[in-house]
Amino acid sequence: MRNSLSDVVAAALRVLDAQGLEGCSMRRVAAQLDVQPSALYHHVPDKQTLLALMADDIVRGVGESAREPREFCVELRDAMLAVRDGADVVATAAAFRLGASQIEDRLAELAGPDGARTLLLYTFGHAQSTQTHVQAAALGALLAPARPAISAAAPSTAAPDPAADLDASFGRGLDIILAGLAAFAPTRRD
Amino acid sequence: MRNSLSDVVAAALRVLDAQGLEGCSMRRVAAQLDVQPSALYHHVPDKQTLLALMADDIVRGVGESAREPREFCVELRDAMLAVRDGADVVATAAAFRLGASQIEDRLAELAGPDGARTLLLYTFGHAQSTQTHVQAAALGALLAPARPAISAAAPSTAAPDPAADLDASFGRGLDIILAGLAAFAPTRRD
DNA sequence: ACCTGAACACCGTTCAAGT
DNA sequence: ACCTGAACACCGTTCAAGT
Repeated sequence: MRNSLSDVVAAALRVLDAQGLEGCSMRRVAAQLDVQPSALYHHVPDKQTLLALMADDIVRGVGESAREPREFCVELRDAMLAVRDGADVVATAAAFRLGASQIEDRLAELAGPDGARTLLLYTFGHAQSTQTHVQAAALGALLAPARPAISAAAPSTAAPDPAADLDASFGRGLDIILAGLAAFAPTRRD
Repeated sequence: MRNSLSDVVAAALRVLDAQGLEGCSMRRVAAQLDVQPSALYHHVPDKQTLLALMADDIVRGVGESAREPREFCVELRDAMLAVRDGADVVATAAAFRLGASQIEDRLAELAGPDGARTLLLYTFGHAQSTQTHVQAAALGALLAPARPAISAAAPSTAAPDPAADLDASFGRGLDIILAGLAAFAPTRRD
């Protein structure tokens, strides 16, 4: 026995993290395993399926111990942000089975079906745009590597950590949706 | 003068609508214009830019007369759903300039910056998953073309129009977010 | 069961050259 | 300004054949 399905998925996730979604080709995954591209098709019917398995792996265990929707969404976001282009992979795979995914079912127990869908779409979308921006910033830093020594007059307010900004922005959107959910189904106080 | 930039964008949108995003290659757009693939690079630096221009075209004019966020989002969704894979194209292009897009600015006037971002991410995500499902359903209908004559016993409740379901689902999510926005910044009654 | 080798039908992009 | 022709470095997938 040379390679198993989970070897393939693990290799694909390594390639994804190293090269991004665009560079995550079947041929590169095969190379990562020191195997011909055609060998992958023994384990997986096509690339789309492989991407779905990678998405499952990325979100594995998310929200298993979460007791409220907010905690759940933050965990999900962290899991997606932990691997390069993870949000894209998860969101695309999830779109194919919205209404049938495990995470959606789990979140629905905390927030109801409509709440779960709304929170998930928001969380996916925000994570995707976060990763797009982080990526663009990294590229910009590469193209202009020197630190901006000139306009360093304004000391502390001038350098807003973009990651922290995005975290805060995510939290505020979450607050809005959760407030809306509370308005629709006010906390039971039996 | 043979072809202008807008000819290229228009041709690309025709190819998109006919073949979907996956089939919308530079080579096919060129063929649509009866031109060599390399000719496109006289009008556009790369495919990504062409996709951004297509996205601009798809959302052109959306929400210009909208007086409330709900109307705005419904209009935006309709515009994206009007062309095959339109939501994907718009969402991907928008992710690259979240915080700097025209639609976001316009919606921010109605719902504030956080509200606009939350509503947009939700609207993009829901439209994307809607189109994914419509597409999958169309494919399923192709693979099983005969009408289900056997289990036609239950007359009216059994056949829930999936498009109507998705419309309703979108509306409920919108209601949740708008209720949350109202809770955060209650309607001014001067 | 797992893999090789070779092939098929594609991609996006570049570049010199034409008009 | 707009386009051709040819090339480069890739893709995903299939399939017979090997072990």
